[in-house]
Amino acid sequence: MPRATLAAVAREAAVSRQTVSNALNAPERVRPETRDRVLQAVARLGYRPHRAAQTLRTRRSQTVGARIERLAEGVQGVVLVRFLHALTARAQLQGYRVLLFAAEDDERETAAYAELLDDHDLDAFVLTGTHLGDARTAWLTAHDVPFVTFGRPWGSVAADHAWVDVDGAAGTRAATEHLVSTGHRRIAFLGWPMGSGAGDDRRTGWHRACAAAGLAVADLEVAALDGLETGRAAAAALLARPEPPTALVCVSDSLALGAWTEITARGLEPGRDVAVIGFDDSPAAAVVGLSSVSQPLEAAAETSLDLLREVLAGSARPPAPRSVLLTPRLALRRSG
Amino acid sequence: MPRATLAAVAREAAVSRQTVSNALNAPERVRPETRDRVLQAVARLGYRPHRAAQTLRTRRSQTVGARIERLAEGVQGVVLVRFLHALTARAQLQGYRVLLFAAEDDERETAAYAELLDDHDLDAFVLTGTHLGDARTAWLTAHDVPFVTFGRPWGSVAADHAWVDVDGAAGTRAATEHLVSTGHRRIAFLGWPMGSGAGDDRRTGWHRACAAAGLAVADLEVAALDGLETGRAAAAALLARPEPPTALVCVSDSLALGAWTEITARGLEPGRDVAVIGFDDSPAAAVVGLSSVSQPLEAAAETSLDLLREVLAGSARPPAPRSVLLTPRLALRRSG
DNA sequence: TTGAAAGCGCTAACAA
DNA sequence: TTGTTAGCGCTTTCAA
Repeated sequence: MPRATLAAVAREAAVSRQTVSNALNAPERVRPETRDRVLQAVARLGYRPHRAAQTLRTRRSQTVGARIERLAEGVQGVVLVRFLHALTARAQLQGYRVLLFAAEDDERETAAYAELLDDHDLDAFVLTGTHLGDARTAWLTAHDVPFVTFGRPWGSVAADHAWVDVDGAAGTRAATEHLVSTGHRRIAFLGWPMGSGAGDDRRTGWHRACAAAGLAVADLEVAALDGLETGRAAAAALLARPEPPTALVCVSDSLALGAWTEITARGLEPGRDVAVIGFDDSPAAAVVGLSSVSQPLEAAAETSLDLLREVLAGSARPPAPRSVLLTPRLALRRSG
Repeated sequence: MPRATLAAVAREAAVSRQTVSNALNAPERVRPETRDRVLQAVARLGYRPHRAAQTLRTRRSQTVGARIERLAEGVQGVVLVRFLHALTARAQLQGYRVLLFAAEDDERETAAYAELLDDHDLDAFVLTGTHLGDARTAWLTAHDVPFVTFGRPWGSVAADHAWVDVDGAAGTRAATEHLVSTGHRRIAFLGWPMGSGAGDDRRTGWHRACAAAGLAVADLEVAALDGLETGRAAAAALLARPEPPTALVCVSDSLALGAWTEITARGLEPGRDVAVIGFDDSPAAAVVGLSSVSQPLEAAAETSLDLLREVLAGSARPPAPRSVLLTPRLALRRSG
C-alpha cells in the first residue's frame, strides 16, 4: 500500500488540504466536528506527514543531533551509551529522532554543526562532555542554535544555556559519609589533576564530607590521569605510606579499578582491608563488586528533552534557560 | 550569511538551475568548461544541497537507520557502541548519516522500519544482533528494503542478504589452540544454551580445536545464560569436579568474568592456576587482565558500508548479495 | 549540451 | 472557520 498523502486525507474527509493541516497542527482553528472527521480519515488511511516535505516548508526537522564519541580504552564510555539510548527512546515518544555524528575534536564538532544545520535543518543539539573553555557552547550560542548540555558549563563565565548535570560533589560526599559511618577515619581521594570541572567538583564533595566529620585531608589527596595503570600507581603510593588510608574515594571507576588491582596484588581484600568507592557504576564495577556512584542517566535524558522543549518553545522570547542538577545514587557492593 | 541555494549558484555561474544540478549529479552531461564554471560558483558560495528538498524530490535521504540497544547489565554492549561509532564516522565520510532509533523487540523494530521509511525515506538499515528466526530480515526482504546485517543469518534457511560477521569459531579455535600450545589438556567450554547462532558457532571452534589436538571434550562443556552470576555458578560446578579442567574458554566476557570471580574466590589465580579466555574484549577484560577474543569492529563497520553501497547500487538488477566473514584477534593477557 | 516547466508534500499568508 | 494561492529547494521530464 502506498503511503497516504495529506491530499488523500483531504479528499477522504471532504475538506481542503489546509484544513487537514490545521486539524493536525492547529486544532483550535478547526471546528470540533470537522476535526473529528479529519482525524478519522487520518486513522483510516494511516496517514503520517512526510518529514522531508514538512522540513522543507517549516525549516524544522523534528530531529536533534548528538555526537557519538570514540570509546576510550578505559572503562568510561558506557555512560554515554546509556544516555544516548535513553535519549533516543524518549525522544521518539515525542516525535523526535536522534541523528548521530562523529567528530574528533571541538573544532570539527562545530564544523559538523554548521553542516547539519544547513543540510538537515536539525532543530537542536544535545552535547555531552562539557569542559572548561568549551568552544562548542560558545559557537552554538553565537549562532542562536537551540541546545542543551549534559554537563554543566565549567569555568568562571556563567554560560547562559540550558543544562542538566549530575551533582558529582553530592555523589562523593555520600560516598565519603558512608565510609565515615562505617568507621573510617583516614579517607583518601584519588582524583584527576586540578582543572577538570567534573573532577574538581567530585573532589569538593569528599573534601566537605571530611571537614564536616572533622577528618584530616592533608596528604590524603592524590591526582592521576584517568586510567587503570595510573590509578594503580597512585594507590600504591598511598598504601606505601607509614600511615596509609583505610578507604579510597575515587573520581572514576577506571582509577578505582586500578586501585583495586593494587590492593588485591598486595594480598589485601577490597572492602575488608581497604575500602574503595568508584564513580560511574560501569559494568566492570558490578563485575568485581566495586561500590560506585551511579549517575541517573534515564533522568538526565528525560530532563534534557524537557529543557530542549522549553528552549525550542521560547526561542522567540527566551525565558531564562533552566538548569537541573540531579543527585546520583550510591551503588554499594563488597568494596565499601 | 544565509545558505546558498542552487538558484544562487545558477545565477553566479550564469547558467540555468538544471545545469547546476546536472553538473553535480550527472557531470558527463555537461561540457567540461561549463562544469568548471559551476563548480567554481559552488565553491565560492559554499553551496551544499538541502537534504530535505533533495529527499522530497528523489525519495532518498542519504541516511541509514540503526537501532541502539538498551545496555544490558552485563559487560556486553560495548561492542555495539564501538561499532556504531565506527559506522557513523565512516558513513559521514561518504555523505551518509546515521539515524538512531530504539525498539524493545523485533516486532517493534519492524514497526519502526515502516515508520522511518515512510516518514524519513531512510535509504537502508544496518542491523546488529541477528538471531535464529530473525523476523526483521524477513520483513526487510519482503518489503524490498536495502539492508546489511552485522551478524550472519543464523538458521537453516539461507537468507539471501548481505552480511558481515566475525568468525566466532575461528576466535575460540585460536583461543583453544593457544591453550593447547601452553600445555593444557583439559580445556572446558563455558557457553550459552544450544540454539543461539553465535553461541553455537563459538562452541564449534573450541570443539574442533580439541578434536584436532586429540583432547577429550566429553563432560567439559557447560552452558549458562549470559551473566556474571550464572558464569560463576557454572565455573564452580566445573571446578568442583574430581578432575577439574585447567583452562576455560568462554563464549562471552560476562561468563568469563563470572568464572574469574569464582576462581579468585577459591584462592586460585587466573592464568597461573586456571586459564580463562573470554570473548568480546570488553573494557572490563582489560581491567582485570582477562584474555579475550577481540572483534574487528572498525573493519566490520567499513565492510557494512561497502556492502550497503553494493546493495543500493544493484537494487534494480540485484547481483548476489555478498557476505564477509572477518577474523577476530586474540588479545592475550595474564589470564591465559 | 542547455533551458523551461512541472511537481515532490507540506504549510504560511491571505481571502472568502 | 474554511479554502485558495503560492512556494520551500531540488530534480525529472521534455523541448530547444
